[in-house]
Amino acid sequence: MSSETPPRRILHIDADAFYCQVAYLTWPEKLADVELLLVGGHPEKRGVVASCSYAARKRGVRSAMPMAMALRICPEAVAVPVPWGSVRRKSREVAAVLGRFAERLEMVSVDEGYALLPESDEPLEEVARRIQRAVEEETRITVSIGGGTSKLVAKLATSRAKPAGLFAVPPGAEYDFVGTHALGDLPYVGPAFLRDLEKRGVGSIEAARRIDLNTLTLWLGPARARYLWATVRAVDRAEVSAGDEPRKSISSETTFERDLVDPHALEDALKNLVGDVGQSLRKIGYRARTVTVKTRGPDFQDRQKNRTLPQAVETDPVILRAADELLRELREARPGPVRLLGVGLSNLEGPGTWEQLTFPEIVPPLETDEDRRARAELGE
DNA sequence: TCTGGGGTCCTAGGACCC
DNA sequence: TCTGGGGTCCTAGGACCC
Repeated sequence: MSSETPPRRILHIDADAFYCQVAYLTWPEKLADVELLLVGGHPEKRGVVASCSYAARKRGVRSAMPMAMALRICPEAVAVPVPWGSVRRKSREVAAVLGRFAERLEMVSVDEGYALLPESDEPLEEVARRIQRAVEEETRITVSIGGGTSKLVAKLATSRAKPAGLFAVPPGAEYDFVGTHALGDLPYVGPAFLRDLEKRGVGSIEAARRIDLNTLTLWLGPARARYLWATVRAVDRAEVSAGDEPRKSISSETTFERDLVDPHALEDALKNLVGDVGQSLRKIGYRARTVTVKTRGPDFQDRQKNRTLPQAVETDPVILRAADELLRELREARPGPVRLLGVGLSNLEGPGTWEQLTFPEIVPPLETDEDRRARAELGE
């Protein structure tokens, strides 16, 4: 067998406390001597921590923790909002550097991505080190890098590398490397998944390896079973994608400073949300067939209703008509205070796919070309 | 302490069709 | 007369990721 393909060379690159680093770069004077830094929402507006400095982590602050709680733990900490503009700019700068080294680059969020490297004799650690230096010199952002023959192994390696470190798993060592982790360290194995496994006596990767695929399928359903069976064995054939996947949904939601009951206030909020999603939809040149409205009560119970329209639409008034109806139905089923309101669009159709799906001579159109040309946004 | 916002994917039941 | 099975679409809810 001379044609055996060489092992893939994949890096997982993850910026350390990215929003924090960007905040320091954005407000250098203000934050010069600040060690305890919290970046996120306003504590009095029910905000949460998006990122915090390592000093704050040592004190017990975690991301997604309510900002009010973080400030109680660290009263002397400085809290700043997420500098979204700088975050996006820095993210593009980092990606541009990574792109020079990668055969393919898949950014999975603003601060994290996978790079498929071209074939080479250079050890993976050395490429990773060169990338790390280049990123820091050119963008002032420090990243941690994990390397291996799959995305799974590269990602797990990154957590061994943090902060600002490198960790590469050599080909052939994947099975043992994965075996050194806890089940909950595996991607997509969250609290609910862990509970399901633990109640069946599976509390470790070692234990999970002893359960055959059929049993796992009965326990967990086909998707999670296949995923777990493969992952505990370090089997991951997922490709580093070029990142040109089409969008599947667009949504906007808002948590109110104080819970709302007033129907007019809710109606205003709904209009704003429809304006947001409508604008995003048109910006990418898509149309949507399904409209979803979601509410969250003070008890944190989410309710949603959605409706699929006969045609894909793009104008605010048409979206709003559906959203209004859905909100009314949600309120009838469950009156009372609303903590969060959200609007989502799905069943998206890209340019060129909608003409053949509509039959204006049979089904009356929900929007006319005049509506679309007028852009028919709210408030006009 | 009191819990954000933007996504993707999966499951399950029911309707409907063949 | 009583009973199939498969496929697709829609809807609601939930898990998980960053």
